[in-house]
Amino acid sequence: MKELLQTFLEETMLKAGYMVGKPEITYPKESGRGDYMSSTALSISKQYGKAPKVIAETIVAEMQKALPPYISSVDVAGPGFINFHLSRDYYTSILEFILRDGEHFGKSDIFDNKKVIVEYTQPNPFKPFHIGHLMSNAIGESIARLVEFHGGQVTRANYQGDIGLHVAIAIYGIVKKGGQILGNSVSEKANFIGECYSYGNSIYEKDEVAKAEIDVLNKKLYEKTSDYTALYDEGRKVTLEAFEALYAILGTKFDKYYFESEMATRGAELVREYKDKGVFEDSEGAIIFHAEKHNLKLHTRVFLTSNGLPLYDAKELALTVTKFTELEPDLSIVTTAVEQKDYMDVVTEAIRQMFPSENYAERMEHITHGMMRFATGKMSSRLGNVVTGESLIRDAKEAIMTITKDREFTHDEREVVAEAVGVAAVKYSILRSNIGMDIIYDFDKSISFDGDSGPYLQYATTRARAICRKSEEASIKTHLHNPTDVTLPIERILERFPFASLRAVEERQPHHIATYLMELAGAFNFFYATETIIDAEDPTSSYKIAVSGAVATVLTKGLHLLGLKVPAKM
RNA sequence: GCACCCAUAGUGAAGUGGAUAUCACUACAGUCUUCGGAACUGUCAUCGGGGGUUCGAAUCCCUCUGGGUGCACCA
Repeated sequence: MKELLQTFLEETMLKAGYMVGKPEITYPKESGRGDYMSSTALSISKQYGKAPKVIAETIVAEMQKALPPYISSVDVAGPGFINFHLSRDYYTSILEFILRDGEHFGKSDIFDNKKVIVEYTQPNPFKPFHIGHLMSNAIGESIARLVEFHGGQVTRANYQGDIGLHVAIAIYGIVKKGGQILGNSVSEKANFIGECYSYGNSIYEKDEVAKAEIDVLNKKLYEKTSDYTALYDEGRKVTLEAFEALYAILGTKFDKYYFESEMATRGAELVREYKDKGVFEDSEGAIIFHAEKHNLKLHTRVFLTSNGLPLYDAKELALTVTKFTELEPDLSIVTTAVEQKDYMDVVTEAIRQMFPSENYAERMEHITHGMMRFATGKMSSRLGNVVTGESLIRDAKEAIMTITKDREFTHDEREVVAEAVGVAAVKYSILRSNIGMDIIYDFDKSISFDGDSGPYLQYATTRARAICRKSEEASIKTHLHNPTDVTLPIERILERFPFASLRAVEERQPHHIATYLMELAGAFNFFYATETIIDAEDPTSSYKIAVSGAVATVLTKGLHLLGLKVPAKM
């Protein structure tokens, strides 16, 4: 629509004697001032030495000669804004499209079958799945879905740290606690390993002897010569299984898993190879990269330690090379917390220096997210210690179980609903704001059925769906023959979904979808409360039902893009 | 010390250089009683301070203040 108007405006302006290229067309901030607006007259007034209002009036007069059918009227307002009012038929045609082809409404082909890797979550076996991983998962999954929706071929990748100092610390902790991984279920065992990690970490920090032992163990684990290979294999398996269970609940299915243990040798080789080619240098026994030589904003980093072990940086090099040679992506997106930004920039610079002709660096994109903090200090999991990703999801689910306990569900239904709604509560809290910002997580608000929450959106969706179901029972046919203006505010919002969806994917900002859905759900709920929709006596009832159906479709689609499910009823 | 990021109602957020800064929660005042568990209306912000660019700035530039993060062998 925007393009249509833009072309129309440009052509008219040419006829009126103004040559400015593509004029600006935007949505007005507030409704009631036209459906689209252009401020082009204001921006070109200086160039032509005429008052903006005069220019705008000339353009509008030229337009009036031949208005296209989708425009009902054009006028000049304020200091020279041109406001376009779209025709009733145009909005009805949008509804028609949604009802016929809802799956495709809001799509674009900006990714045009491009291969895109989205790497996210990246938890570390032997350590708990913490809240940061939950954030990365929610954001990465949503971006993957957005890119897919806009035509990309997405590979979901997860890079898990199954080697490194944290593993040595966890194993050391397990050994000190008896050398057995205790627990009856995968989840209990994973929690036990997490506790051993914390325990090991506290020793590592204060006990010099233990620190030395752990460092030796770390080296042996890298070389696969430790005495604890069986323990390592079991611990790795258990934590990975626990992660997998969580991915299933969160609604993520990875196509590709990479492990740090696979990247260690290759990373070290790459660094040595490119040291000979002059990219890396020796320093105090370690091998380092002077990134600031190429870009003053960057800093020097160690890639290989003085005892020959590859650091995260070196492993990241191997991972990048592996991803590019294996999958040949047009774009490789990695999401991590902001803390990783500076060093990822260094790694990217190293890649640029190593492969100047392959364009790897140009195809890499690093998306960072903020931290999650809790609204009040009262937030703690049932276990009484740190809030892990798993405990947060579980607590949300239980809270929803309590809220819905008086509703008519079988126990199994309630489980399914509570899981979908609990996950939505947590994920929505993450995705509702700009991903670069820290988020303040308010547990009570996140699970609330009204307000800016996932459950609210799910609830509005099930309401809209219920309308369609009820109308079938009342045998009222859905058709678009008798439009009514009471649904116009909703239709205007529906019309903007493609815009929100495009903006979200272009900026890699799922919150544009979230904000949009809130607006749509709000307008629908208002309509729902003030109008009787299903009414055999009302000739416009069919139209209202059709609008409800379109709202249900778009809400469902939008929630899907955020990675949220809509339960059949709630 | 250097680098990067952030600052918008009581709270949490949105905002593409454009007209009267939007949404949600809370609070207070009023209206109303549902197709699915309430909804609706009103009140509450000189967009951290100061300069600048522009016809026009929450948005761009500079500066100050206040927060966050990162800077050599963790990831």
